Amino acid sequence: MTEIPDSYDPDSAEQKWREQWQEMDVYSYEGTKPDYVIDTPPPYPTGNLHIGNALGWCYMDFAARYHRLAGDDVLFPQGWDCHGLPTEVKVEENEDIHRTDVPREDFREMCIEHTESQIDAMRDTMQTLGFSQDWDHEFKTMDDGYWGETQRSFVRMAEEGYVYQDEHPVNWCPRCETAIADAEVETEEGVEGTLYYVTFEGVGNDDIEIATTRPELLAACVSMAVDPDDERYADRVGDTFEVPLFGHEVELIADDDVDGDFGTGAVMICTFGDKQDVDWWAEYDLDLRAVFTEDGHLSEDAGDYAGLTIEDAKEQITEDLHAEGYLNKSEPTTQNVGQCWRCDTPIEILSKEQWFVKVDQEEILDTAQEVEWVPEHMYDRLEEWTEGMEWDWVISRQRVFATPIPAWFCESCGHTHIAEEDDLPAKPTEDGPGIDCPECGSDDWTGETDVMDTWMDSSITPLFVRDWPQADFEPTSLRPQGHDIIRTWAFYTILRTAAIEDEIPWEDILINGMVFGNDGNKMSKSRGNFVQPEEVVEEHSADAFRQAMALGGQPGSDIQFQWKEVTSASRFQTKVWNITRFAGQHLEDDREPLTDPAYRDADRWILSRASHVAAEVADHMDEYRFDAALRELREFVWHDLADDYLELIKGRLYEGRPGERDAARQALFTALSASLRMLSPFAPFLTEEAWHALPSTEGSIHAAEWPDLDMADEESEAAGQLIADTASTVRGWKSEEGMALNADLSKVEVYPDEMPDAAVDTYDLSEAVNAPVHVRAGTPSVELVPVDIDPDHSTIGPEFRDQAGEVVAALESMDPEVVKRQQRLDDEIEVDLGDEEVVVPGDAVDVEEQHQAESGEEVVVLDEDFGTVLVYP
RNA sequence: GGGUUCGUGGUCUAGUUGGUUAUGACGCGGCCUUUACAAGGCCGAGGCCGGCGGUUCGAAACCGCCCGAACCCA
Repeated sequence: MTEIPDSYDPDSAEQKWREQWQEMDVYSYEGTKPDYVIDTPPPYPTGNLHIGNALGWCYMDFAARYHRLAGDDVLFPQGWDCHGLPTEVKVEENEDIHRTDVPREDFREMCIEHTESQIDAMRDTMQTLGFSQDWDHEFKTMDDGYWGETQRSFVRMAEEGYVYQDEHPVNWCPRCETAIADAEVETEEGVEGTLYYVTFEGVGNDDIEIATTRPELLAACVSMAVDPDDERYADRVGDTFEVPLFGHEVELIADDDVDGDFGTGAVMICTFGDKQDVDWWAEYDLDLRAVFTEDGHLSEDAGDYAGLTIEDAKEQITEDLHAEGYLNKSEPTTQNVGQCWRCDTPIEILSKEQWFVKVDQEEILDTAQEVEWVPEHMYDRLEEWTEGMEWDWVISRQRVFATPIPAWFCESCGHTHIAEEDDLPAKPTEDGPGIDCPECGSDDWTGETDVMDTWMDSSITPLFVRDWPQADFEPTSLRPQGHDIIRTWAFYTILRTAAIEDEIPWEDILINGMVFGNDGNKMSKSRGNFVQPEEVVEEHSADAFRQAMALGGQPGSDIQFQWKEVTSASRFQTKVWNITRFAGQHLEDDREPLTDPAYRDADRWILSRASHVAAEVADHMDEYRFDAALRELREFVWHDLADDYLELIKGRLYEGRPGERDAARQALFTALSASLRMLSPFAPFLTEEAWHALPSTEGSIHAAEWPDLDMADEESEAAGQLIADTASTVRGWKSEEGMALNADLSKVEVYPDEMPDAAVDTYDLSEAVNAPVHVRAGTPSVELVPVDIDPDHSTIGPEFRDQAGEVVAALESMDPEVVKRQQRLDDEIEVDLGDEEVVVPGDAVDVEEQHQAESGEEVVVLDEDFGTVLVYP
């Protein structure tokens, strides 16, 4: 007998195991080549692991722990995507400096220091929640060892022609003063603006009126356009006009993309107002008039307006247009504006010398199709985004805290030199390339000051965790990812792995949904529906939080955080603990497994059920259906194991002969031990504590194996199910009658609808219901009165096809007594359909009968799904 | 405007290829201290499965339209 504490205290247990797991190496992968590798997405170190992150990490942890149990050598690393603009901004704020106030290296150091503290906070939360990363394989993209590999990937892609440098219009954030990629531009809808109607004077012909929301771009106007089918302008195409205030001349062109319903039907083309302008500019080989500077002012090319901010220029130019008589009218309008996703500043399109990565749509989609998307439809999002890509990926950024682009420019001949792989990691702003210019022999180099987009770092994680390039690349097993970043993270990672290794990055990509507050809205502090994972742990436990995440919905769908799920999980934990405590009272510390236990039907039943459950739960886990897996486990543990099985074997455990008692003990141990192991991915703390409390277990449950039960046995399971159902029926009846559950009864008779093939063993059942139990074939010897007819649609449907409805209706209108008699005597029923008679097989109809006690012995008749139970009080 | 997903008791959720009485949880009402467990057990009420139409002998499921919600994109 083993003493196990009365109650489970999650606070102390979780604290204890958190510490001990750090000492043990159950989560570290030691082999030469792992079987199951998670390409953990490195989060941006915001300092706060919120509940939405936690959902994704729960999924990873379920998968990691399951695969360890299943015998895989699992690599579950944790990385941090450190570089980026928000950190620079934060450090500038904290230190009250501008990044140019201090040397580049010093500023970088400040960023690193800030990032480290942010990481510490998030790592703490991860450990609080019991995530089983292998911390020996932690990586930070700001470490030389990492960003050196980012540079290597850059160098290789440059060699393959994927990376190139060119002048091309790019999205530009005037506040951050850097280029940004399409994915970093967010469209703000319904922004209020003004539509101005402006006259352009004709050069040697009539004037024309255009409509624009951006008069500040007049200086950049290089052409005008109308719809070729627009009759108003049919004979004007090719005419020349003078740009108001600025005086340069532009020509009117015709293009299908002009919306004739907008404004006057005529628009100006500027370099650049939007992407449409870029298209026209390229298509018609127009001039380039760049009037915006990198910091959002007007340039020298804007004449008198040079130096004004974009906003001031708009105001000034409008005023002047009005004063000069060019402005005819203005009206309010709403428009969609592209904004920087980090600072919401409206983006501009500037033509700049930048570094690009070629977007090969076909290659990306071919690769993406080879990845298993869970759920499948998430692939569509990637496809839609990829097919809509218009520009190559601009990867250069004019910032500091990021991976340097390893390139130098020769001051004497202009040659660009990209670093050799052997020279990485390279800091071109500090060191030279170590060679003379291969073109002109000069050693007068200028290092590239541009750095790389952070996605360049985070899109090589599958390569990095696979020890590329030392090891030949093999796809990782799993990438978990939120559906909001498919177009960025998933997209870039697929692009890069395809480009560098011509491979898929991962075999499976599991997309997790968003977590909403319990009012169904996005979590936000202002709505008051915001929940921090730590709060849940404090209130209940990490295990309960994890279960709530698993049960919130099937992976892929958005889930609502529900406190009630956490409550329900806590109750389940209490139940598991109590079962363990009960088992501890009956299991010897030094119990030896029996070689040939004298199992009874109840034992064979629970073992057979456990075998089925282990197989089904494994299937669910393989398919990432964590909700279904945990649901099935709870059902089994709570109802089969606790409610039914434990009750059935109490007789043997307390008063049985040693052989029978020991068989029950063995089956109990087997079923409980299997249950704990299967639950351990979801509730690692509770199951570890219970595992250690349970006699004859060794080591950590997380180093144990998935149950290998080969005890499925349909016959015994049917017999056992009958026993369990009967016990449950009698228990329910006693409760309803207000009787003590251990009250003695004179006799119980069971008449199953389907008699099990094997003889039913009633020993345990008798003990459980406190009465002799007889299982009998046939129908009870109490008076039965047919009262209703219930045709079986699944038999009648296929047999009578389009007549089925008629047959069912006729059957239901028949006298139940007549039907019953025919069924009993002939095993078939003649049904009169009015114009013809058909014969229905006897088993296609259930005649519902009510039991009416005969005079004499008092009997209670309980009708159940599985048969009829007669209770003689 | 385009794409994707989703509408199931008061709330959240399951429902694999169509087939008897639609799953579970939370909440609600009632009863019960029993040799693991009152943080428990047992019982009960509560659903025209968003609406309409179609396919079918039979639809929560399949098809069409409509209404509503969410996300992504333009």
